[in-house]
Amino acid sequence: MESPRWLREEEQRAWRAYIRMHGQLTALLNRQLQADSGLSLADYGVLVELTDTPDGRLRPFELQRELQWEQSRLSHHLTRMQRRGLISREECPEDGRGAFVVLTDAGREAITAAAPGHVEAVRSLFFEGLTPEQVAALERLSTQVTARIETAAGDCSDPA
Amino acid sequence: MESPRWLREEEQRAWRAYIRMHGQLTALLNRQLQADSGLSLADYGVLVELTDTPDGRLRPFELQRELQWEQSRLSHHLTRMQRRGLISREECPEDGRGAFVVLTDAGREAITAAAPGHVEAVRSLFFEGLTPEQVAALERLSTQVTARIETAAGDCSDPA
DNA sequence: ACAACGTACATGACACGTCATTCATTCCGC
DNA sequence: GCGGAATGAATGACGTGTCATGTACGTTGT
Repeated sequence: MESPRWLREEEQRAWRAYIRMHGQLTALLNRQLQADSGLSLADYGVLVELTDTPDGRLRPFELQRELQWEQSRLSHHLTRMQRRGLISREECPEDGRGAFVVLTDAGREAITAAAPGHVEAVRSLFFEGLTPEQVAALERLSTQVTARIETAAGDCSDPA
Repeated sequence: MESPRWLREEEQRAWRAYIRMHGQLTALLNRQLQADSGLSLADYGVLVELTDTPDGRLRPFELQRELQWEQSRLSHHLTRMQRRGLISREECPEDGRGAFVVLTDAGREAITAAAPGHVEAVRSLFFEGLTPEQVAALERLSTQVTARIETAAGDCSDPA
């Protein structure tokens, strides 16, 4: 019970700086998006995935895989987006359990209107302050950590 | 209206990787903390700040400054933590508007019990996958972005 | 002294997330 | 083909976050 292996000084600092940065950043991005277009970051993510498909329709489980959201979060969020007219739900002929999420015209208009401002915000708040090397380093770091996390999570639900 | 200056390919990739990483990471950390100690990351943050003061008491606005939370979020969260017995509120003699947030015994026990597991989770999910150079780079990146963000936010609410 | 303004904090309404549970359907071994 | 496991999805309850607003107290200028 002696030393529970605290973080080293630099790790502490990095961790706190990171948490702080992320909090501020997403808070601002969310506010900008909300104010300019009435969408949340979550809405935006869903709409982007739908827009990226040729016919603007996806099965919920595909959306889930892309967004890495909890199933119930997605379901609830789709319900809310449906209520706002951004998407609609359709039955899935080839799988009786399944469904389709379909981008509505209003949804397409919303993301089309929102995207330039949001991208500009991401750029100006985030990327313009970074060198290309930092951007590359961030991608590497994120990918590494994600891989590590996913094996850890896998081990947990599917042990030897 | 021609090109709304999209992100470059590498920026896109970095951004998506980053968002994904953060989502997974905080989801896991939250679950671990919740499962092992009944605390959320938010609770943990508040309790850490209180523990860091000699007498375990802070004014809400000080907490707010440290955590960089919205005022109402803090207020609501304190109400909930109070209901769970983790903190208590006291009146502030030298400022009739003010209050004190005080760490209770239960609160101190909770964070003491939670800390080793949480730190270990942060280490194993995050830092053990990174080199010291990456940690240093992350701190630099985060600090840069935070500084950029804060000047941007400042300009917005306090223009020339 | 007191009006005007700013600061510290709380609250109500409502959107968002998570967990546990439920339900229907499909898949798979026998 | 049938019983059981797995899969795709929805839902209710409850904790969390945000916005707008309210309220009480302090500060400052005249």
